[in-house]
Amino acid sequence: MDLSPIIHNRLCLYLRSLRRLQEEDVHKISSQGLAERFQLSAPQIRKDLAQLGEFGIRGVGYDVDELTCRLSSILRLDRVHPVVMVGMGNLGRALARYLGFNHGAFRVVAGVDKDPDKVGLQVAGFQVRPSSELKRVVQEHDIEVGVLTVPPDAAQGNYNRLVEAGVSGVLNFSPARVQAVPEVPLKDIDLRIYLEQLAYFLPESDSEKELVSSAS
Amino acid sequence: MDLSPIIHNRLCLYLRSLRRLQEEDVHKISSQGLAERFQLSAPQIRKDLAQLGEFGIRGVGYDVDELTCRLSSILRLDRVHPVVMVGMGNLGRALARYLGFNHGAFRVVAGVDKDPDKVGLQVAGFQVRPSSELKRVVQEHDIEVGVLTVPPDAAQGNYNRLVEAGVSGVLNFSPARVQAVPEVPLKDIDLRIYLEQLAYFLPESDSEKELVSSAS
DNA sequence: AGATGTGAATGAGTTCACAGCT
DNA sequence: AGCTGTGAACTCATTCACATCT
Repeated sequence: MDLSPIIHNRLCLYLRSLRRLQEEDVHKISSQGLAERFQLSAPQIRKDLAQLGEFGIRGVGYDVDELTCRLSSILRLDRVHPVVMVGMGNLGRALARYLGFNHGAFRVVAGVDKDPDKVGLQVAGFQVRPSSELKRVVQEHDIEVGVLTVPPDAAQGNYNRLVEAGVSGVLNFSPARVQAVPEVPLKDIDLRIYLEQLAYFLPESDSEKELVSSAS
Repeated sequence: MDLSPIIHNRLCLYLRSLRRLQEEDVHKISSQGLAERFQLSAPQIRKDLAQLGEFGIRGVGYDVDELTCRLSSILRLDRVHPVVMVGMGNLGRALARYLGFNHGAFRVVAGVDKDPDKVGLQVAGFQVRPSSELKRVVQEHDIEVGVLTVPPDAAQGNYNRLVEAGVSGVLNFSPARVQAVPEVPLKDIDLRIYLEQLAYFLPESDSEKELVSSAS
């Protein structure tokens, strides 16, 4: 089975919604109910889910727990994936805390930094190790995912080192283009895009506003 | 003119590519050239750009500087948008630095925090102010955008305060659903989805791997 | 010649309506 | 009766091929 990114994304949304329902002790839900509750499209939910198998009960709806299980499994979110942060600056430290809370599917178990001043710092339950020990760290913890939060010019080198160390996937938060090998998928995240998206909905700029240098 | 999000997104990409070309002192580029250089689709570039006006010169291509200008203007990225960070924890501090570098279109000029220990800290060129002064801060700096990097339960309250203070748009990095008013668009960013997207490409989990608690 | 701008063809994704279970 | 699962209709997006302009 192969999920298009667009469907995959929706399934993640459904899963989150279902988990919210679990917390509220809701055990059965119809596509209609899900749609209204979380502003989704009922026919689309049915189509997406039907594509993966017959999870629903006609006349009743879906079993929240069962569907959560099945989706978790399909999305590979039913097991813990150990994560290492590469680069323990502010962003690295922030994400180490922030990303750990994905219903336990990811656990940031280690972090490395080149800067000796950062080595030894206690962050989100682990101690920062020197970059030189990356490979050992990955092997010690069976780490599957590396998260790059290093300066742009260090991104490629650290991607390579992560590949070498044996991770299966890399998330890159530094705004640098990194060349990836097919065996270790790389996902680039450019946080600037969100501001850019928002900018489009900002009011027309006054002529008195400051111009940006490069646009003149 | 109204841009679909999908096209808007591509235009942002084109703009970034063009800026790279500017740095390399390239002054003319064909849709073909852009496509090859940045792994885009040439007919799509032409279609997207043609929709906005006739920017190209037949037989030659596009003028890099002119196109950069036109796109910057269309995307409202030709003027400085002052930004305030709400919540100066690790994520707030990291983003204050990170988001400032959007070719100058956004400038993080202020930050507030509820915690008295954080007030007064020097971050990315400004001094953290107490949350109670949010409105004054927004007015002092003509701030257009607020970025929420507060704990989930504080998100809604701070969105409301940002609206009250007079910003035109809000970016929410906290994993909480916030109810927005139409006049002040809210963009939710859930960084967890990136890990989830990556998880799907990770190898089938071994049966010996630890299960996540909620998926049992 | 050579590259743009564009209508026409194709393909992907979404919605609809209803047949088929429970 | 009620809700799922699904083929058919529709809408939106992408690609193609070529007429058009420099």
